[in-house]
Amino acid sequence: MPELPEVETIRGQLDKELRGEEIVEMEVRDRKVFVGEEQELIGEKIKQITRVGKYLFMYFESGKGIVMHLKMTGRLVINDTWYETAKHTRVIITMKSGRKLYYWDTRKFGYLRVENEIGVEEKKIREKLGPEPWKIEKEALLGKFKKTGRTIKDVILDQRIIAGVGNIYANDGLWKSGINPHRKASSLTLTETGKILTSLRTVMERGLRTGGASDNSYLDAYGKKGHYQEEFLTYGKTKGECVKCGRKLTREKIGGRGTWWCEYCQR
DNA sequence: ACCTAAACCTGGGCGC
DNA sequence: TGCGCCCAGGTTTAGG
Repeated sequence: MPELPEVETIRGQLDKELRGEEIVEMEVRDRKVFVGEEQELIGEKIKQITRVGKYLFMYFESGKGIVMHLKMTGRLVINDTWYETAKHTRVIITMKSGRKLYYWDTRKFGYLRVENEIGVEEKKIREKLGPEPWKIEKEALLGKFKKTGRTIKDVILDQRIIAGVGNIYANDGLWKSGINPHRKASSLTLTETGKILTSLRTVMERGLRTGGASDNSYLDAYGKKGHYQEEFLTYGKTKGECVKCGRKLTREKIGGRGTWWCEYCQR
């Protein structure tokens, strides 16, 4: 699933490729994933693509824009003719240069939504979400941890507390920090909170450098796989062993999501 | 107010 | 081979 590193990879590619392009044609194949009137977008010029957490914002010169979320299986791919006839291609945006942007999504959880004032919409979403792991200090994070009775696994996946962390980086980050996912967030010390923060930054930076995790359906805007899945520390390793101590990893659902950890190394 | 669980979807993997 | 079941998990919403 696209988490912050995957979404940021796509953002950079879309921004580079589509900045300055003008939309000449819109094809919506599935209404569920497209909110708005697509004909309004003909003639719009793309100014920039920004990102907040896992949300993408396509800005037009007019002030309008599209807010996009890939959720579980969404892909934004440029110029790959395979998507012309692919079963799950939901939206096709054609540019004046002839380039095409395909929105493909098997499960249709994701969406593209037209906004009249995209800047206002981005601000609204930014205010709803917490800071990204690089934009918060351990003292402030600990303050948030103290206010809740939930497990740490649950809390770091909460976008209102920290934005951009999904299940892959949550599992790997907790392993790296040596913290047991069952711990109550409110029981953590300042030192432990600091460890979680630096671990999350480390695994997400690694995700960014490797182009994201493609163990699922994720592909970048060029249709290429990332490589973080080759370096998973715990995520999805149901029969795997701890990279550090060699003991078998434990698997259990926490907060309704798959969680893998080492009973010995994570206390 | 806080927390949990269901809902949204589809394809893939498994056991039989 | 094929059927039925479970699983994946980001975000919103309903309910306790």
